[in-house]
Amino acid sequence: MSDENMMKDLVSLCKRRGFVFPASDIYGGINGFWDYGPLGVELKNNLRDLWWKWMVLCPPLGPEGTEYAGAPVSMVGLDSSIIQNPKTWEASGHVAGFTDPMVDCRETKLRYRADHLVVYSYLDSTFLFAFNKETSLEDVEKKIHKFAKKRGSENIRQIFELGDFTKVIISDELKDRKYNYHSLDKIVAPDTLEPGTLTEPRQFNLMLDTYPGVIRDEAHKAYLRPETAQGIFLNFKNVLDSSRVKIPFGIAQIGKAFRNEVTPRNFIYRSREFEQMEMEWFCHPSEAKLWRDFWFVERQKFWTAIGLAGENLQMRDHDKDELSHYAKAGYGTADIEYRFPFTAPGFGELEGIAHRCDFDLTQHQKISGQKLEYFDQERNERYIPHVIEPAAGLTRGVLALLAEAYTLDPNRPSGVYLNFHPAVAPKKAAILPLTAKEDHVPAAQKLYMALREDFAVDLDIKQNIGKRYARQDEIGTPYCFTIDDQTNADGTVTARERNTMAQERVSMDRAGEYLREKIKPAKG
RNA sequence: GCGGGUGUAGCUUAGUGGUAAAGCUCCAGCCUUCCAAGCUGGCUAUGAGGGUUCGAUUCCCUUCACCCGCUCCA
Repeated sequence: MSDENMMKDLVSLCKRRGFVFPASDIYGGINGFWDYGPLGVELKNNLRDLWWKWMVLCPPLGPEGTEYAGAPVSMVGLDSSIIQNPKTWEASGHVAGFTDPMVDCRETKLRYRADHLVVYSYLDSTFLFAFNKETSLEDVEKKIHKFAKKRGSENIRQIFELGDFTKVIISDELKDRKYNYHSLDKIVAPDTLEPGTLTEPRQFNLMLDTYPGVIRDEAHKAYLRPETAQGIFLNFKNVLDSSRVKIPFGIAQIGKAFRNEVTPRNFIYRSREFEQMEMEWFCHPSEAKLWRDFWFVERQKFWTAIGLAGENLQMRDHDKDELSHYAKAGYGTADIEYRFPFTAPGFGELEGIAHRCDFDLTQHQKISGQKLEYFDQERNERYIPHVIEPAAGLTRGVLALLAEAYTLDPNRPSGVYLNFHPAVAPKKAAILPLTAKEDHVPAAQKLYMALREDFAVDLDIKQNIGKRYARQDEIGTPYCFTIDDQTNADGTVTARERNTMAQERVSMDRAGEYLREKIKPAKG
């Protein structure tokens, strides 16, 4: 099956079985938003809880061969507000950095950032020429001559730079002159010789905004957080003053984030509302490299342990030119990438491990005026710690788990099953009386009541056993316990394993123990 | 936002300017002592809004959503 078709099938399976629905489906949906159904929320919660366990409840032991080896690293959790004082986002660089006016070319279908374009013209010309700022003067002249030659009559005298695209198009300063907003039809786009192909510049603010309180004006504008990380930086001092942590330590947070994506795409991969699992690791600047490498390895272990093993998982260092504004100076960003069906044969980002340096704390200290330095008693040194940030997409993780689990099997009735690692499977087991007759049902109900105390389990009585196995295969339930005549005789049930369809007899009393053993994530 | 494509039941697909068809799912029942999602029955659809027409799911316009490309990121 092609990857595109596989993705289609996965999306419809998700809807059919209750993993993911289009948000506000009955109104025709809304671009970039998705709802998690009864099974989807179990899957997502499982991934969330496993991350929390790995990072906060049972964090890894410190790196081998260092003073931190042998003891668990220091980690605390946090749940900060989605809406923060808007100064937060000025300090973080999101207000400036996420506001990119864009211009489209109708002719070439290319898109440009308006602030990256500069406009040239020449004496007595009626035409203007937009170029990328990096374009050399030589290339500018070459193109303008080519344009003139094509037009025949144009006589070129003294080419000059008119200014930034945005200024030329919309500034009042130039409004009264012959170049103004209405000159768009006179502008020749960078990659064509045809004038008038550019659209008006459009402002894209990648943050969604809202207005808390009663007054709806600019002064009262606030933003829905575009990342959970800043909430951690805002609480750096609070955590330090309240929880007896000392550097190096981490603060972890899971929560929703919002981005007004230009183009939400690829199911839940890029949506406007999504969930992040982020941890900010605060350390001495001299140990940034050590911890960056440490977390990179630890995070790989996590994804591998819950089932994303093999060649669909890839580790990659960012090239210098794709680094975020905060990561340029440090040891860079490394990605854990997954081969999603829609990126194949390429990969898509699942988690980024970034060295954010002291960018965020420095910024917040500067803008807020609050001291965010740390006094290190052991070193007898005052400094702003450096930050290593493993930032994972929870909802992207859900998609990766779904894609990885999706397995075609023409030899079974369902034709497809979800090969979830038991640790993430939305249902750990189904309890099935072999028949709906009297002597099988009570035992099944008893087992169900016992198991549901500790596990997400299903009790399914209706219809024949083959149908029920097929249904459980399709939602990825790793085990089925079936009650038959022998159960009443010796207290055993059959345990049927999803992938192999093999069965073994297990004492009903041991069913819980059996499950607990099976659903542990692989050792890191 | 731009360009291209798609839109018929919960899902996957037929089909037609004149009563909209099927398989699976789901529900009710039957049959079932381990793969028999086998049997019977039932619910459910032309994305939304306009227009042309005696009559539109079909033709036209607008809009919305999804898919592919540009772009962006967790």
